Amino acid sequence: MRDDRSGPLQAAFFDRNALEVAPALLGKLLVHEIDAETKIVGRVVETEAYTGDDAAFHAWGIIDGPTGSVVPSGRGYDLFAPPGNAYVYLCYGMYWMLNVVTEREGVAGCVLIRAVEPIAGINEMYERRPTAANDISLTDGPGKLTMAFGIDKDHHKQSLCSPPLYFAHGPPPAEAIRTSSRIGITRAVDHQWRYFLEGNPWVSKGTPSDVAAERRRERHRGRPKRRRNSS
DNA sequence: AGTATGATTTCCT
DNA sequence: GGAAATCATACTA
Repeated sequence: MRDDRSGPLQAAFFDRNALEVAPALLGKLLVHEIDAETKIVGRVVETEAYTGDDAAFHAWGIIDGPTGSVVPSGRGYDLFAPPGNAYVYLCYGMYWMLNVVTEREGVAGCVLIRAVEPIAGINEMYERRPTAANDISLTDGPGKLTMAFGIDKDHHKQSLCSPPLYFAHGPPPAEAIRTSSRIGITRAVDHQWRYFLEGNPWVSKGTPSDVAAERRRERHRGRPKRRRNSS
């Protein structure tokens, strides 16, 4: 069976560990076919992996395995869905985050799409992001790219292996793949599970969480002890 | 240029 | 009640 490089990436691509899928997605194209005339395309330049062995994961604490029962509660339950499904959730009450579910159905895992480089439909992206000052700020962050692409709750649990929203093959990236700690989390900050294309201007500007945690410790060093639990 | 803060909703303890 | 996989704006220097 030949690999059709012109169509959407199929479920088999996502049917493995998030730590493999996350770097493999770099250089792939995120495509949203809004309607017959409108197609928004971006090149993936930054991803993060989230796995079952991960305290920062939304599925953390949900029982996983053939003998244990999976308790279907909370948003994390949707991370046990089939590979290639979308996991879209609201972050800080305002911004939609786009994730692709990885691993076979029944095993939780996902990859967060953190930044893309605009390839097509740039005018449509500006319409959806009126505050963007330039092409870079259009899609250089996970909340920014979902705004630019018009991705929200309606895409949650939908398949990303067929239109309207899907990934496609692209040219192999010329940039080197680099890793770091993930951004914006407070648990499992030492996992180097963020992947990005070195030097690409669309990579988000956030501080990796291990660096942020170190800076916090530095700032609080020598200060009087924080009073806690004064209910 | 770097740092701080408000917005706003869902989930968890 | 508080934190959360963020972003835009208003500060300070």
